[in-house]
Parts: sequence; structure tokens; C-alpha cells
Amino acid sequence: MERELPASLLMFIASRSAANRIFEALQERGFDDVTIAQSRLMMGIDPEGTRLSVLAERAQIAKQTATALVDKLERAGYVERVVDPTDGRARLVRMTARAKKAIPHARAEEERIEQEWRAHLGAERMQQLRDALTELRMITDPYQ
Amino acid sequence: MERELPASLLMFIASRSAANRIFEALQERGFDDVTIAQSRLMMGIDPEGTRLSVLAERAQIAKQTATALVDKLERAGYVERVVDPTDGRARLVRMTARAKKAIPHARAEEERIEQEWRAHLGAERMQQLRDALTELRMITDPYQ
DNA sequence: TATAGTAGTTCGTTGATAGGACTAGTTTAG
DNA sequence: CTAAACTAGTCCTATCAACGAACTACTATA
Repeated sequence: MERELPASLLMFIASRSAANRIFEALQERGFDDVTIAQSRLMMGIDPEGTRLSVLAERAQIAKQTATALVDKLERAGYVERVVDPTDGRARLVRMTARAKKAIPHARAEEERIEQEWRAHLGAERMQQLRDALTELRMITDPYQ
Repeated sequence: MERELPASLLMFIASRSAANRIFEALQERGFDDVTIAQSRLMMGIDPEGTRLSVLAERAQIAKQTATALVDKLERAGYVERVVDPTDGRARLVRMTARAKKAIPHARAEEERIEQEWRAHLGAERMQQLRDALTELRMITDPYQ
């Protein structure tokens, strides 16, 4: 007889499982030089490019950490830094063709996971789960 | 208009928020020399003590990582290593009085978070959320 | 009893994270 | 219109987390 685990811990278990699976799916498809933290940062990049400080804020990490991650992503050919035409101090981090090629693979694995979870819970409960999580985001996500 | 975020990412956002809050609550109460990774490891310790390899498995980390975390926890006075009477190679990691004093503070903050979430979603939907997450654990937690 | 296996540690390396100080460019107050 | 305040990003440095490989000490087994 085990105590009821806190909801947040159950979320941690499930989200880590999903992150690992997406990470492994990318590895197997040749994107084996990118880490989970790096992909999390990349997820925040807009199509037209995004400032480093915005990426840091979205990923909830310090600017210095974002700099280090972008350095590695740049060396591995996933992103490039271009000057921001509207502000000489700033630079836009943009995805390269290589990063764009990785996205569908990540999305596909994401989709597979959601399908499996839906199959396990049933469509209705899965939808309720999504709705509840989306609402919780309002009080747990400091950035929208 | 933003795309629907994957359920796993929403879980990540909420669980990180909760982990940070528990971490900060402990910091404020004087347990300021323990990190999130270290507390996660400690959560796996049974009342009578637990082998390091079991802790590693529960936290899903390598033995070497667990050794390093236990080293730090031991130096900070949160755990002690005692010989396992049933096996001379093994040692049991046990909480000290200091660690036991921290538990109620962590549990209290955990409880506050659940209350807030319940207030936000309503009791019924919160219960449905818990149930769905508990069921998902069966297919996302490699260790029970 | 020799050998195969297990628990834990040590060594060495990589990645993530951030505080503080700094440079270059921008905004604003007077 | 300039001096001062501010902002974006980087560099330096330090700590923590994580793990492969090799090792020691002990246990189980053939």
C-alpha cells in the first residue's frame, strides 16, 4: 500500500518519459548531437528567428545558459545567429535547414505518444486531461 | 493563435513549477544546501534505509550519479551510510534527523500546490486529473 | 575452491546552470 | 545634442548533474 503520489510528481514521470522518447527518436534518425536541453531551447525559436534573451525567458533559463546552448547548437549546425535589423545590440537565433528537417520527426514521435496515451485512457478522458493541463498552465507558466 | 501544446509539455511546465516551489519553500526554511536532484534522490529512501543501487533505479540515474549525490547529502548531514547486515558489499542509505525534519515542510508545500490546483480546476476535475495521471504512470514509469 | 557475478566507488569527461563583470549599442533626461 | 542610464549578449569562472569505464571488496555458484 503506497501513499498517493502528488499530481506534480506523476506529471514529472510522464513528461520525462515523453521527453526521453522524443530524444531517442531523434537520435535514431541521425540527429544524435543534440541534447534535451538544446531541443527545449530550439522549441522556442519562431520561424523568422528569435532573440536569445527571449529564448532564455521562454525556456526559463539564464541568458548565459542560453548563450552556451546556442553556441553548441550553432557548432552542430542547427542554428545560426544573424543581426537583428531593428537593434544593433541584438541578434536573431534562426533555425538552419538541418533543424527544420528534424522537426517533423520530433512532432511525429510526439503524436505517437499522444495516440498511445489516448488509447490507454480513452479519447474523452484524454481530452479532459489536456483541458485540465491547459488550464493549469495559467497558474504554473510564468510566461503566458 | 498558438498551436496546441503536447500534453507532455504541459505536464513538464506544471511539474517544474511545483518542483521549484517546493525547492524554494525548503530553502526559506533553512534547508538551503540541498538541490532538486538531491531531494529527488532522497524521496526514494525507505524509513529503514535503502541501497544506493535501488535509489539509482528509482530516480532513473546511474549508480555513479547516485554515489555523487549521496556523497553531497552525507556531507550536508541529510543521510548516512550504514552497512547492510544482510550483504557485506551493500550499504543502506538512511535519512538523518535533519532530513526527517525537512519532510513535513516539503509535504506541506506539496499540499498547498494541490489545493491551489484543486481550487483552480474544481474538485471533480482535479480528481479526474489525478486518476488519469495515475493510469498513465503504468505506461510511462519503467519502475512500477 | 576457483570463478562468475554484484554493490559500490573512483576517475575522467561532458553538459547544464548561473553570478558577476564586461562590451557594444540604444534610449532618455536635461 | 550630449551625458547618463539602460539593454543585449558574451566571457570568465564555478558548481552541479550525469555517466562510461575501470576498479575493489564481497557473495554466490559450479
